[in-house]
Amino acid sequence: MARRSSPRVLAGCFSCQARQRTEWCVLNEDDLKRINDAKKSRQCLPGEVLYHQGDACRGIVCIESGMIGIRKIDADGNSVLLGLAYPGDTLGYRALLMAQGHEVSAEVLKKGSVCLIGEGTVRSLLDHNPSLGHRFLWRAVKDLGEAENKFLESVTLTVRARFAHLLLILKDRYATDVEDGAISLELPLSRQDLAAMIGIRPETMSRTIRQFEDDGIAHFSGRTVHVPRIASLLDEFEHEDYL
Amino acid sequence: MARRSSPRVLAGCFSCQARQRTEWCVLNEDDLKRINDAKKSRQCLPGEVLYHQGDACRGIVCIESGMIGIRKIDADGNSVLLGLAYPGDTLGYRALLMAQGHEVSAEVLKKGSVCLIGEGTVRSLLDHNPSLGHRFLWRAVKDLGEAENKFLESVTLTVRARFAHLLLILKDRYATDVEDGAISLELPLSRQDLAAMIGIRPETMSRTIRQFEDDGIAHFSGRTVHVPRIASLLDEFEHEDYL
DNA sequence: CGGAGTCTTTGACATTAATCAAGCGGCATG
DNA sequence: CATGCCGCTTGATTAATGTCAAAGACTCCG
Repeated sequence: MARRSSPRVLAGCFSCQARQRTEWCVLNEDDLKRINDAKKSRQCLPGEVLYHQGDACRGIVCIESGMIGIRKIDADGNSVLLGLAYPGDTLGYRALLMAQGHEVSAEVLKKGSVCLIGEGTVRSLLDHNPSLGHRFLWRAVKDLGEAENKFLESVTLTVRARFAHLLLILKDRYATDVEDGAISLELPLSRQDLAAMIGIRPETMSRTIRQFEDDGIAHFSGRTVHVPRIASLLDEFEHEDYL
Repeated sequence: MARRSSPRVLAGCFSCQARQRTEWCVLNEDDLKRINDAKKSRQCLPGEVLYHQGDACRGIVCIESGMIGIRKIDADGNSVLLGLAYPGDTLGYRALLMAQGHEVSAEVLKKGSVCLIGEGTVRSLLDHNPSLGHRFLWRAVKDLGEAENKFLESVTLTVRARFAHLLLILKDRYATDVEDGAISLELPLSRQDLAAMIGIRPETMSRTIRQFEDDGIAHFSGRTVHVPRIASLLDEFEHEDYL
């Protein structure tokens, strides 16, 4: 794609804004060049699937911009959104390390661009670059903690509490307007996807939103949410019931 | 502890049966000696807690023999058993890597002995021994996959199906008598702990066991379980409902 | 052997969330 | 403009699981 004619200096990875936040920030210039030469960048649109659960792993994916949803589907077709991935996140490293097929699907939720880096390149970088391995280890350990928390919550908390927690998490990234104890959120997700994130049915999501409206905890208008008192979300999340 | 008077050859880690299955199997003789010198071995009895959720991490734990339960408790006191750990497993590496307190507790379920290895020793080994890091990375990735599966199951499957799956998993380790399609299991867990493993209440566990009895799927007598047809467990697990 | 304490079972009941079914509204397409 | 699809909401109903309470069984210990 006629990249050479680009007026930018040092194309690709060298100028990638997202790289600072990736596992790749530990690479030296030589290694960075190797990745830059090996990577294939491309645009992706909402709905597109980067890889399906069960696919063989042919490399990893770096998100340069946009948003990706990590989805897992069981034998009966039930699907949950395990997480969201943002610029700087690296996907598919698990399948690569385990040398087996992907256990999850990666689906584009917001248009952007991603880079594909082939299996061989990653493996060889990992082999002679211990600190890269450490970064991935750190990342895996963090993801593991979050996954265990989700399991714990799913079996102990009510839907209300889980939804309140989800909003609190999304707040950190999507709060548009913060003042005093009130916030506004511009959610990047449909109701269906919100439901899939806490493992409930769309109908139940709809009713829970209604409850929050009725109780004055939050006001929903399309994908915009206004929360007059953040503390009320915390109450729902923590004080499941206070004796 | 008068170790020098022991008649055994090359004490400790060198002769540890469990080591072959641990992350430490990649160590060379020098590094092994470092661990061996630094470690502290000790006996532990059921009920004892090796570390509590929230404790600072002072090192990692290697299981030489016995069985350890990994437990997580939320603010309301609900507790789930996230997993079981066996000889050869290394615990606490997550808190060490994240440089933060333990997110789970480790509780002795069957008497045995464990070795404690101080934080500094582990860190220094990790720093100059890339393949050790790779082993831990591999391990974290495997645990992550299992944790995500548990979340998915907890929100999509019924208690019956989850319990059937649990029995299928325990089978691999505790099947005592296998013939044709029938098995006997000698479970290492109380009903309470079985319940905690799939995130349900003891009462529900009791009722589910009763259902399995009534349906002829399994017969329970104390901690012994007899399953006349393994296939029936698979049916419960997979064909939640077949249209 | 007795007794305390814990684990387990059972029953009655309350509550939660899934299911089934219908209707509404937007949005893209012919 | 009409049509149809898809996502969202709502209601009625059902099924699953938690809660509370009580009684039985087992174990450990004096």
